[in-house]
Amino acid sequence: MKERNTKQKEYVLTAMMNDCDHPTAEQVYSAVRKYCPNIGLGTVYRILKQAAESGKIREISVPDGCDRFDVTTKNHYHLCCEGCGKFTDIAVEYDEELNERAKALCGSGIKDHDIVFYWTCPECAEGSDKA
Amino acid sequence: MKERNTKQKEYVLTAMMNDCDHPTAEQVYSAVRKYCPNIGLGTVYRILKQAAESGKIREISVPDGCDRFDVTTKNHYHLCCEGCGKFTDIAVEYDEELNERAKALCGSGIKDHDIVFYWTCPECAEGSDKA
DNA sequence: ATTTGTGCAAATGCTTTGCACGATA
DNA sequence: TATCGTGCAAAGCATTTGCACAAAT
Repeated sequence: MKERNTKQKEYVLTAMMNDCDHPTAEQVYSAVRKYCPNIGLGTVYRILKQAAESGKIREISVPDGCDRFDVTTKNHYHLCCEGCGKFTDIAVEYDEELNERAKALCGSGIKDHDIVFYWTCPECAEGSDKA
Repeated sequence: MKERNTKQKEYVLTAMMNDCDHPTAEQVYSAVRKYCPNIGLGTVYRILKQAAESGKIREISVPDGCDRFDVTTKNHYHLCCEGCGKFTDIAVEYDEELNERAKALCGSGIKDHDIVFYWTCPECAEGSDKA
């Protein structure tokens, strides 16, 4: 089974690189349709899934919403608003030592970690003040 | 709107307390059915959702699988196998300083954080050796 | 020419919801 | 008795999949 290069794959991965804002499959689909109007949503899902499995991108699950995808250029952490669910990057530096602490407990199988910080974003904080 | 106490609610929350292994709604449903055979899956979802919103438990989303629920007794981190998706607690101590680092960047809205460590569990590591 | 990828639409699986009935306060 | 919660089944939504056809090697 050798993997083939198709324009659909190129479009989808390019869209991922340019739009760093944790898009959903549906958002990638919309973006790619500008250049490739006949692409199917199923194809977008297939390509994203495959890219996630090979480590090119990462799949992020969020409660009360559909999955999001993120280019894995470097290790970084995320910020999630408890009000609106908005998902963004946060510039807290990657802490390699956490992996060491985990390895000390669970062995060398440990590869990586993600951190999600929870907050109430300014817009939501304002909204709940008024309510 | 006052909230009522029902035996369904009691059974579901008791099951959550006793079974600390991040059950899915379906697993809670099975457990509760032993004591309350006529309970509906929809009811289990309603109770879990409600408890998650009031902060009694936490909802955890995992790629390639249904949501899981976790009693939030104390802050702790998780371990997720990239092979089988199994989700467990890990005893790495909670790092309050990470919240401070995040607050320095994004303000006092930061409340908390989760860490998920990724690994390949021993069973999966063995499996891929043979394959 | 062979084999993998795509588009489409139907299927799947988890979760939510509407409604009539039962339970709680 | 007045509401709220429940059970059931149907609906909803994101995601996956089967299949015939198109594209890549």
